[in-house]
Amino acid sequence: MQRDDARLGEPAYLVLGMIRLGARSGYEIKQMVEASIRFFWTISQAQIYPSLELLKKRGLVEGKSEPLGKRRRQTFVITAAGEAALRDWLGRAEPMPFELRDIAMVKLFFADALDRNQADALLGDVERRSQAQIVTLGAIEPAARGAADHGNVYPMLTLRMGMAFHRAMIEVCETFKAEGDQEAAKRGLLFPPHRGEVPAKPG
Amino acid sequence: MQRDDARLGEPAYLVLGMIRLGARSGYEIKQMVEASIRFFWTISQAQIYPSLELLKKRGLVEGKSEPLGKRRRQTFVITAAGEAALRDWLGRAEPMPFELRDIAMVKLFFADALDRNQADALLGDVERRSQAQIVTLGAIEPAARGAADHGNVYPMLTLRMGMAFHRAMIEVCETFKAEGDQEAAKRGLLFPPHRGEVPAKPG
DNA sequence: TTCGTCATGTAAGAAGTTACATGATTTC
DNA sequence: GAAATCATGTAACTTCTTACATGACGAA
Repeated sequence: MQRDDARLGEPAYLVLGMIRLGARSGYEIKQMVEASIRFFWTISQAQIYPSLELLKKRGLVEGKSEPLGKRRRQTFVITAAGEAALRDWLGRAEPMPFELRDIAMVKLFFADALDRNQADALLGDVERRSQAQIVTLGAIEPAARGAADHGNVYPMLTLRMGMAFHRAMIEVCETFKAEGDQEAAKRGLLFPPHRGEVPAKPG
Repeated sequence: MQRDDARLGEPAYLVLGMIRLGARSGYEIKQMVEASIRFFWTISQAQIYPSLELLKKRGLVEGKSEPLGKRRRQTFVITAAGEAALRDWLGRAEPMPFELRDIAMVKLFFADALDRNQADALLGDVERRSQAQIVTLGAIEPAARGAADHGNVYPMLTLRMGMAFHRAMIEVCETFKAEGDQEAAKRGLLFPPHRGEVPAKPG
């Protein structure tokens, strides 16, 4: 008997999970990922369609042709076996190493090579980026709330995590800037090197 | 004249930055990455050695053979051109999209597919993982402090960011658990489903 | 009629990891 | 004398992205 149950990869589970949450076509899956978990994981079209084929072959989803007009479309629903496979994956005790991949943090790490102004600018970029992310995440909150009303409360949790940790990053940026100004003041520069709107308020 | 200055990739800049911070051999670079920025970026040996060759060819680092006993070793120092190239990269206005890649968050996102106990366990895993990361990061704090004493204060900043956002994640986990218990209580379960040490304290 | 969106698919290439290969030195 | 660490290098593989190709539909 040929073993056809070599472990699925992460993209396939992501696709499976999205179908469970109601995404029907490959196109909808992509959209749903962009509107939700994109913050923690991405997937490209070139991964989605082969994943769907694989899931169908394994009987974890059922697909049927459901064109809109003459526009071809294949829609999918999760099967009982699919639900089981998803639960198995979710419950599997496997290492989940936390690994971020953020080039901005790498640049910040090396920022001592820059002069004061450029380093400040970089820090500002990072801070604004987090502010922008919070706005983006705020925009998807209604969708998460909607999911919660239908019994899926965990999307709301991951959304909050995203927001919380950008808030945390902003706070660290602010603290760091304030400390820098203090240092400068201590070194005898009564007015810290010009940086936009930060006045030298007395303690 | 042949253009040999096609943009360097991120691994090469990472290597360059680490040499600037005092890493001498390929081996030391790997170690230094693991002991510092690993939290935000990783690099494998198979990337380091070719990067070093490239940097040498471009005149951004200088290498010389400096064996320890009979154990061969090549040590590197950054050149003026290397410093300039690093600063150019750091200061370059280029998009730095924030993209995390954390399978644990994906699992949590889909956790509504699990039963209560399993979902709780997953949430617990995520929380403990962050606690462990904080410990790991705490261990590298002395090194960051040392770097700060030598005029490199930004490693300390990125370290703090790592800690801050794991603290934020832990907080969100705790809040979510507390809310879950409240919900359960509201639904008439005076004692929330058994979860270790969480007593049903009156408000 | 042109642009944006819905919809699917793949080929080529870039990027990254794992595993192996080699060999010296230090520590237990 | 075995195991861990120092040190360098690469081949094979996996994974992922980018870019292209195709075509229908709706709105401006």
